[in-house]
Parts: sequence; structure tokens; C-alpha cells
Amino acid sequence: MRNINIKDIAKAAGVGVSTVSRVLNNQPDVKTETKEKVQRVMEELHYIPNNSARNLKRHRTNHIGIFAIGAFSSFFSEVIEGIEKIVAEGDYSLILHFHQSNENVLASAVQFALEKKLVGLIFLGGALSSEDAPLLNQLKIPVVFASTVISEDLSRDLYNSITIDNYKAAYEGVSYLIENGHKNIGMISAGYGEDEVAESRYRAFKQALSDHGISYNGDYISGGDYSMASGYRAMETLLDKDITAVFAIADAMAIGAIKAICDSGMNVPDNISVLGFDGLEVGKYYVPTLTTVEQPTKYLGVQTGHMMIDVLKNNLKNQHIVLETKLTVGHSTKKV
Amino acid sequence: MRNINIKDIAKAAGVGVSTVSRVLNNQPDVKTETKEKVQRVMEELHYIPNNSARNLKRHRTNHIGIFAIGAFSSFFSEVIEGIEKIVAEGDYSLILHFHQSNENVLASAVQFALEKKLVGLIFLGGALSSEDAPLLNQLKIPVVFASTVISEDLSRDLYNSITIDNYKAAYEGVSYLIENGHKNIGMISAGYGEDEVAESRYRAFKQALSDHGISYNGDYISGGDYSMASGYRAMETLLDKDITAVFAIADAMAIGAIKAICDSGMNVPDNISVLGFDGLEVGKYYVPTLTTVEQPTKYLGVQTGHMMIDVLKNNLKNQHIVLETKLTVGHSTKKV
DNA sequence: ATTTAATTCGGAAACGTTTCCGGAAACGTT
DNA sequence: AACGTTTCCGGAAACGTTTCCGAATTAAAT
Repeated sequence: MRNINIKDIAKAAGVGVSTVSRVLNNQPDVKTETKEKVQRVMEELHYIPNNSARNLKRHRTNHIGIFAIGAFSSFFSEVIEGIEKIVAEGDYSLILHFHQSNENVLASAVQFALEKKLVGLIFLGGALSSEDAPLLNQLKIPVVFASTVISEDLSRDLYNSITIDNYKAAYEGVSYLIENGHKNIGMISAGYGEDEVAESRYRAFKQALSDHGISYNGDYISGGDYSMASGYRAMETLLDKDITAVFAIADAMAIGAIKAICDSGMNVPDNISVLGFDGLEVGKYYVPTLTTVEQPTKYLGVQTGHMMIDVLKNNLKNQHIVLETKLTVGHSTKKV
Repeated sequence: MRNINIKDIAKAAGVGVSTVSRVLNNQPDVKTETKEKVQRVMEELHYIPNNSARNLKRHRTNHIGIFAIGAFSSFFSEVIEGIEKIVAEGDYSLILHFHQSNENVLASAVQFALEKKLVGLIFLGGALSSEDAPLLNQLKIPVVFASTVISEDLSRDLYNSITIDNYKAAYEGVSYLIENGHKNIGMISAGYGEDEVAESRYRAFKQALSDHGISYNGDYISGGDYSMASGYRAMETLLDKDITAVFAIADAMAIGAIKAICDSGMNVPDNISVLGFDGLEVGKYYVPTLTTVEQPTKYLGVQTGHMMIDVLKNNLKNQHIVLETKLTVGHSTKKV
């Protein structure tokens, strides 16, 4: 059974195909009377427009690509949920793609976008350096980077972004620890070198120490991969160090760290204070509740969706938003 | 600048367009020599096939729709990650869609699938009753239900599924509590009436009690919505009851419950044992570690992806898999 | 050398839209 | 009544593939 097409509608309604097309896209130049007739016929015949044909003719689709970079955490899912809600209202669909690492993700995204004729591209996480400029230029469609760390020397004309100030947020968190009397502070970071999020939080950590006259001790640093398991392992290597607090650059790792501390017979926060980063929901229900630098995850998703729509429909360009973070004090930290 | 198309390639390679098409889809009936030449030209000209045209001609796409029903939890994200990995290998893309409730999700999915010319449909969660048969029939494409509760009287010829045995799994969990001497057992359930997952776990709960000669007490039951916050609130209403254990039908609610117990000055498991359901990663890193009925989340995603591919590429039909659950004993429960 | 079969290829139609272009109808203006 | 405008509409080309059909070439068989 062949599907009904625009021609069938035209014949049944006694009009030309172009008129049907005009009705479909509610363009002007159609008498209300004929417009209604055509719509009635479309109803009766259960007409469904063929998107592929439309896309072929229009040289574009209504698909927005999402590239989530790194481990697919509950952070991502909260963000994506927000994005979906917004773009669905604008009649766009999301095409999902995961990427384990930041490794030439942009190159494959460009390829993907061209092949799929995407109209927009959203990146979640990852990092962006000035070397990526040529690739961004190659991309003829708007791109929004959400929660991506972007090198300062990359022209802001090439993209839209919505981020938090990782440096400032981390600085604030570490300062809180210091203000509470902690001097020997450990850190659970991630992916040296490539991971710019980790990198800027790490720089903030060092700077905060230095600004408060505390010397930096490389032994107090351990690395993970944002997972609870890695937080646990990282903390184990720090247990014999002489520290009173630990800053984990992700709540998941903070939770792993707390677990490791408890398993070793010690207590949080009595023996060691733990500070996280992200504001995952579980932090509020952990025992003890997590002190963390909270980023507005849900809001980030919604804002990202809005930004994409704005750029697509209203032709806005080069939007750049920095969302505020908030230090949420729980019971995983205490004064010494 | 017009995009390069198959005709350009044909001309440049000195062959016909049909030959180029054959190379593109690596069909037989092409000499290796010409095949290589064509491929070389495609490389040189940076040819990218136009998917819209291809889809128009083929009367189908390579898009698989995912409908995630209910709150987008970390459970979903783990599953989706698994699915994506598999279907991407098969050259399919995922189109995401979230639905808050089970309310006529199938009807809108049918509409969506027709409009977007999807080749397959995956449902995550939700419930399916025999009344949905007509809609399933209307759907001409394969559909996989993952972690969906499906009414017994719906013909299994209409769909593919991959689930766990909620009844058996819950029965096993509750029996464990009973075997550890608990007699007054509370339950934190969800969405009465509509939610079949909750319903079957609830039935298992009652049956397990009855099979062990324990009388059922409706006062010991409280309801939530799978969130930590709801688990917390539900537990609060149970605190003044004379119970020694609680079965929460989701780990998230179990975590909320534990938090509520701790906040009230009591201790888990000394005062009240808590049993969860799901096997979320955070359960392993919670303090105390969660005793839970574990379902193979990651595996569920991968299997779902494989099932979809099998159905699409290898023409398998009516696959039905029931995955095994496992009771994982942590420190949130103890003998009385 | 001739016939037959197998292999490899090219042309053209078709998929269902959108849009350009031009024409008809209706109206108002002189 | 003749003209110009505006409004509304239809036809047909084009988008870039796939696939059918048949032709050309080569190999195999007699």
C-alpha cells in the first residue's frame, strides 16, 4: 500500500500540488477557503508528510546532534532531559552520540553533521582548543558547547557556549576548606593534560592554596576518572598522607572517597573533610550529606535547548552564558 | 557551493551513476578495479552521500526511536549508553524522546514513527496492556520493549521484549528479609494502579509474607515516585510504625529512606534494615552499602541494542528475553 | 569459430517534496 | 471599456539517490 502523498491530496482537493505545499508550510497566498478544504482532505486521508523528501528538497533536516563526551553520567542525563524538552517544542529531534574521549571528537562530529545534514550541534562536556578553529569553520551549522572548557585564545565568534566558571567555582570551594582551618588538603583530580575541566579546577586549587600562604604538596594529589570507583581508589592512595580534607572534582569521586575513608575505619568529617563538585542529587541524601560546589544541571539543559532554538530560529549568534555556581554546605566537611 | 553528488563522482571516474551507487552500497557486480577507482575519486572529492535522498528512495531511514518513559534516571542513562554503542556499530542513529507518563505514549510513538520514518522503536520502562494491541499492529516496524511490564494477555507475536521477572526478583528480596528474622516489614512502593512494575513487586511482597505465615499490614505501606526525595518522605511516614525492615522498590527511594532514618536519629541497619531494588552503582558506595535486588542495567542496554539489530538485520522476530536478577547483600540489612 | 552463459556496466525512471515562474481571476482606477 | 494591481493558483523542474532493465563485454563451452 503506497503512502498518500501531496499529489493525492491535490487531486482529491481539486487543487495543484503547489497549493497543498503552501498549506503544509502555512505560507500566505492561499485563500482561507481552499486552505481549509485542503486541510480537511489531509485529515480524511490521514496524510503524513514525507520528511525525507522534504529534507532532500530543503537541503537540511530538523535534526540536532548531541555529542556527549566522556562517561555518560547522571549529570549528562539531567542535562539531556532538559534539552529534549525544549527542542521538541521547536519541532526538532535529537540525535544522540556518545564519545568516550575528547580525542578528535570534533572531527567526527563534523563528519557526522555533514552526513546526517544536521541543523545544529550540541556538545556536552569535553574541551576545545584554538587548534579546533579550522574544524569549527568547516562546520556550517550553529554549535553550542555546554559545560565544555574552551581555550581563551579561540575566537568567540565561532561558537555559542554555556558554561560555568570552573576556575572560580573550584577556587571558592577550596577557599571554604581553607577558611575552615584546613591546611593539608588533598585533591582527587582527573585525566592530566587532556582534560581541561580537571585542569582548571586543579589550577584553582593550587592558586587558592598559594593565595592563602599554604605550600603545595604534589603527594596530596591523586587522579581518577569521574567514577565512584576511581574516587575510592584515589582516596586509598591518600589515606596514609597527613591530610585533613580532600577536594574531589566530582561528586561521584567524592562519594567514592568518603566510602574509602569509612572503610578504612575513619570518619567523615571527623578525620577527613570531603568537598565535592557538581551537586548531584544523591549528595543531598548521602550520609553525611555532601558539601559540594553545585552547578545548575537542570537549568543548564533547559538553557542549552533555548540557546539552540534561539540560534536556529531567531538567528542569534555567538551567545555566551556563564552560569552561577553555588557552594552548598553539607555535613561532609567541618572546621578543624 | 553545491555539494558533490553521485553524478559528479560518476563523471570524474568515467563510469555510470548506477556503478557509483553499487560501490556505495558495496553490492556485487562491480569489478574490483572500477570499484577502487570509484572509491579513490570519492576520497579525492570528499564525497558525502546524501542521506535524505537515499532515505527518500529507500522509503526508510536508519533512525531508531527511543521512548524513555518516566523520570529520566541514571538507570535510563546506563541503558541508553549501552544501546547507543551497539546500534552505532550497525550504522543506525538514535532519536531520543522522553515521556513523563505512560499516558498514550504508544499512540504518539506510532505517530512519531510514521512521521520520521523510523525503522525501529525502543521503549524504556512503562507498561503495556492488551488494549495496546491495535496500536502495535498499526506499527509496521519492529519494536523492542526494555524493562517494560507487559500484560500477560497481550500476544507475544506483536513485539520483542527484554525484561526481568519483577515478581520473582522482589519475592526473593523480601524472602531474604524474612529469613533474617524480620516479621514487621514496611514497604515503599510507587504509583498505585497504573504502575505495573510497582504492582508486581507489591504482589510479590504480599505473597512472600503470606507464604511465610506473616500477616499483611496495610499501615506498613507507603508510596513514592522512584525519587530519593519521595523515598525520604515515604520513610518519614513509616518511622513511627513498629517495623524492623523496609523494602523500597527502587534504590533511589531506598537511599532516601536510609537518609530519613539517619536524620531521625536512628541507625541502618541496627534499628531498621533497608532493602533496595535496581543495583545502582551508588548503592555500592553508600554508607552503609545497600542490600539490593540487582538488575543487570548495563547488560540490559547492550542486549536491547543487539536485539534491535538482530530484528532489523537478521529478520528475527518475537524475541523475548528475561534477564536474571541477583540479590546483592550489603550492610543496610542485618539479622534480628 | 560460433553459441551460450556469466559478468559488468549505463541510462533513465522514480521517490515526494519545494519553489520558481508565469498565468488567471478579481478588483479598483481612470 | 481598457488598464494596472493584487491575489491566488497550477505546472514543471529540481533535489540526489536507488533500482530496474537491458546492453556490452568477457569467459566458457561446444
